[in-house]
Amino acid sequence: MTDTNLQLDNFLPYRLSITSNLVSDAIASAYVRLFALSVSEWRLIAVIAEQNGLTQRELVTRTLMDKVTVSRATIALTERGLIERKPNPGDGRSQLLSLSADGTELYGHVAPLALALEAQIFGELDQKELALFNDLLDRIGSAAKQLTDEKGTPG
Amino acid sequence: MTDTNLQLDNFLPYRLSITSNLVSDAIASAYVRLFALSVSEWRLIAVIAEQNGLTQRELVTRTLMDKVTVSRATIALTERGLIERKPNPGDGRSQLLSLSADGTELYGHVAPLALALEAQIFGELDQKELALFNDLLDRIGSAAKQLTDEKGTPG
DNA sequence: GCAATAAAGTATCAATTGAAACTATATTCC
DNA sequence: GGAATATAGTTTCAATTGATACTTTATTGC
Repeated sequence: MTDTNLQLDNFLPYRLSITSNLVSDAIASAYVRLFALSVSEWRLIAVIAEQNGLTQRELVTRTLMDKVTVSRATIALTERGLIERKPNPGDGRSQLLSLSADGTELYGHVAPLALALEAQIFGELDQKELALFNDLLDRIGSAAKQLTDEKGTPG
Repeated sequence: MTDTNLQLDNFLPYRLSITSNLVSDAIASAYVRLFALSVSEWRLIAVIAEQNGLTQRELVTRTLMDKVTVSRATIALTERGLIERKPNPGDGRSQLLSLSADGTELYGHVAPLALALEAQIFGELDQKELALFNDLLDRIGSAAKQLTDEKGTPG
């Protein structure tokens, strides 16, 4: 062991990534198994359920997903009849998305499950711990973003 | 908003995933830019630096990476002359991996950078917060794992 | 000791991902 | 109002990923 010893097990970015993957995998497999929804598809449904009439562009900014991912999930959900696309009177390039009757019904089923899954994973934390965890995620995310932006700056 | 309102922005698994990606991306791009190393490659180097003479199988269990990923990273690092593979006297199917002189030198450069990156991202948290964050990650990870294992059980 | 089975590592292939190119519509500027 | 540029969304393509099949060596049971 040198003085720059890294002790990979304790390297926090690494642990964060592993934990996040464990959580994502647990949730993704539940969505697929129970509702044949990918996580991207479910995210779109959840966002549209909160506010109807969004465009794909708005979904991209809200979910931080790639626009190709949003495009594909939108197409899949439309083909499956879970969302509807209506012309956007204000802009011919985009469409306004809303949940269909089926989509609304599905959302009614999936939303409680999503919350139940969250509860099973985070349920043993008490309120204070949850608040702190959220706060820490915020601060860590900001720092990481700043780092990326700095380094990305040309010159 | 319904009573099953999900408020995606506050859905913790989602926030965890976003934060983790921000951190991973910041670190991955730094490794690639400065040392032309993928994160998998860097992880192998870090683990081998901590203990020489491991087999790929042992690397798989320690890093939780897929064995295909480990195989590919091992081949790439060997071709680049950063690690060496010696016959395993105890088992002809596997080889013992160790850092080459070049690999050791590279590790000397990268390890401080890795720690500096971690410091830039997590540095504003104090000791108590770091300890708590680690503890929370542990507990969350265990709960998620348990959930996956339960559901994965046949029958 | 030799079949039958297991394990380490690699190769193959199909699915997922996102960058870049593309189409269609909007906006800007003269 | 028309050329030049920008933006919303889709398509294409190349890279990454991991499941599966495969090769080689170990182990097990007879």
